[in-house]
Amino acid sequence: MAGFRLFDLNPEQETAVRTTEGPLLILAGAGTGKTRVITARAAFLIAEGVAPEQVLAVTFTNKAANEMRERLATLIEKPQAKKVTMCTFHALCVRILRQDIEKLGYKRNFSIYDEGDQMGLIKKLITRTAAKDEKLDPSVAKNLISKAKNHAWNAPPDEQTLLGAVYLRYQAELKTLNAVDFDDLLVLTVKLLTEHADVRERWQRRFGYLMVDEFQDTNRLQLELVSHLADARNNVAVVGDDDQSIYGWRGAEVSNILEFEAHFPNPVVVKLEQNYRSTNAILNTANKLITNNPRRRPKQLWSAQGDGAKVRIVQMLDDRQEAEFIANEIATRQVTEHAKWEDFAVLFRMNAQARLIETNLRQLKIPYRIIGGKSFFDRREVKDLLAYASALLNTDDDVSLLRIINTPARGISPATVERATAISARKKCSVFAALSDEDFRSELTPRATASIDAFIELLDSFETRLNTPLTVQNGVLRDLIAKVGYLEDLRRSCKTPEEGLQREHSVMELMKQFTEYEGRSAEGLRGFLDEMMLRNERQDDDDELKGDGVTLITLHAAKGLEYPHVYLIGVEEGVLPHDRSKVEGTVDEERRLLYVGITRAQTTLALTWCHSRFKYGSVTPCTASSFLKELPPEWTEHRHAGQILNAPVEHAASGDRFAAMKAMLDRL
DNA sequence: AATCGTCTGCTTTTT
DNA sequence: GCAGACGATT
Repeated sequence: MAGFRLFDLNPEQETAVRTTEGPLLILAGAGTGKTRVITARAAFLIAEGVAPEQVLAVTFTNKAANEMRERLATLIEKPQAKKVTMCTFHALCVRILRQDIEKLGYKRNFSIYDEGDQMGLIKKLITRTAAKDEKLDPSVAKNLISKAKNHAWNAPPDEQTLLGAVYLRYQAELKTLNAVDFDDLLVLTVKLLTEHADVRERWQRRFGYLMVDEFQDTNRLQLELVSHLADARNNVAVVGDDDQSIYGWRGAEVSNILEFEAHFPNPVVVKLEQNYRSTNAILNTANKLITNNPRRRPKQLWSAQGDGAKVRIVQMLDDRQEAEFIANEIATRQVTEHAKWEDFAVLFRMNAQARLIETNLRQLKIPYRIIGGKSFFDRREVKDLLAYASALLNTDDDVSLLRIINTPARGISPATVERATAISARKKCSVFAALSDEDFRSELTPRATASIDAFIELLDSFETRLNTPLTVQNGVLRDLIAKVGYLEDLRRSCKTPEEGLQREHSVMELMKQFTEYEGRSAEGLRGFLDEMMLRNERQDDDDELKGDGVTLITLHAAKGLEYPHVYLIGVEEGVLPHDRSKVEGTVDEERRLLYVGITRAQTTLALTWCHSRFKYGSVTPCTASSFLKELPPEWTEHRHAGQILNAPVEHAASGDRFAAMKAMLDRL
């Protein structure tokens, strides 16, 4: 094992790292150093003589993949680390499909549709298919289509129903658009590997050692994909925690991890239970809660860091008091405990709960940042530019074409567009091809014809430039933006100058990222677009909002993160567990959600609940969450917010209050 | 083509 | 209570 030491690993972690052959299940509880184990294991494999190209680590998010890559680079030499594949499931699928998708009847320049594109297409199909009196919610249709794909339901639903018809047409339409949605990336890759032994064997040879992160979140297709890739040597190591499975509603199958032995016989099973994050008061609270879940692999987190303070369960009059209490306390503790703002996090079940907290923090001039909300890639201007790129690279991509055909306005009216799509449907050609069609053009006014010609000319010229070898492609995109006057149009369409600046900034940001991309890759606009389409991540990593502040975050988004001081709010029946979980039979998953929330805390934790809450525009009475009864009395303490807010002034406390008040005044 | 008004319906959101 | 969607109106 030359050149590599098993730095500071505990015995279980070391076993996980040293077990290199055959199936391996690493049950990694919250805060037990799972990323460290994965990266150390990759490093160990390479130190043992495995070629770095042979190692594949699959994650769910780009963030996780990047983090691992960076960590690995600190363990082994950079050129070696670079050869290891660390990517998301979806990115891996794109790589596989870009090579061999032709075997499935798609073209290699296929476009990737995100949820917005998908919705647009489904809406179009519904209006095209529905009779006058029929109605179908597009998001219902979208969810069903996704579910069907993930369950590999080959038999389509009743074709007679509108839903069935839309379902069938959707798939056919995507294929003629030469496009795939996120689900297709997995479906088609699995199909390719199933039906084409040569391709399968090639990828099996390529990756001799597989690792899968967050295995509790894999769905059926992802499991199938892993099985296919692992088939030959079965060197598959998965890391996960069934207790943190909170994405069942998105198709994740906890059974993948619960029944791992059925999928990969005779694995070595390693349990990581030593937690490096929290106090034992916090861990024992979490441990006790989760034992109420019936289907799980028993685990007991423990820490060498001592008991710590008891977990506080604080009851409030209402959500107003809850927000006030939290803002006040954070302001005080920042001073008295010499804490930084970013040491505090407020966790909640629903985004709507953030609003009141936000207001109260703002009143006290406490800096904060909200994680979640709208994605960078959901912004209109970003979508527009990516649609331009996609339309240039894949002329069959009608969805992107239609998005930009009159953006900025260039005299192509909805009526004209409607005619073009009708022609394309009748002649079974792309909308772009329809634009040059004689039958179509004969229906137009001279004016409209001129606009159409200018548009065709525009796309043709830029397409030619893109296909010219050795061009700097981001220059092409830049010229395109200038040529169509995109920025001017963007500014004009904004209500406020602020908004205009914000949107312009997004465009600049996108271009900046493209420039960076061209610096590190030779894949050009195609590669850049792929990467962009597979990055739905929130904008918290761009430089502007990086700074400090109290974090406001949903329980889902908080998974994997940690904070010294956590406030988990709205622990009420109906909120957590959410009302809907009862009818859906997913209360266990809600319990895991609370478990995830509790285990985010490093040193202190407060759970709060209100006797009444403003909900959907009216005050509704609330009761404490039934989960609170499941917590261990010896590690928790119950309080009323009123007691704490109006606590009798003690000497120390009054000093604290005074200091906090002064600090606040200083911020003003 | 754009803007205004009213209706609805409402968790969570890795790609 | 509020956002987002859709339809009517200028």
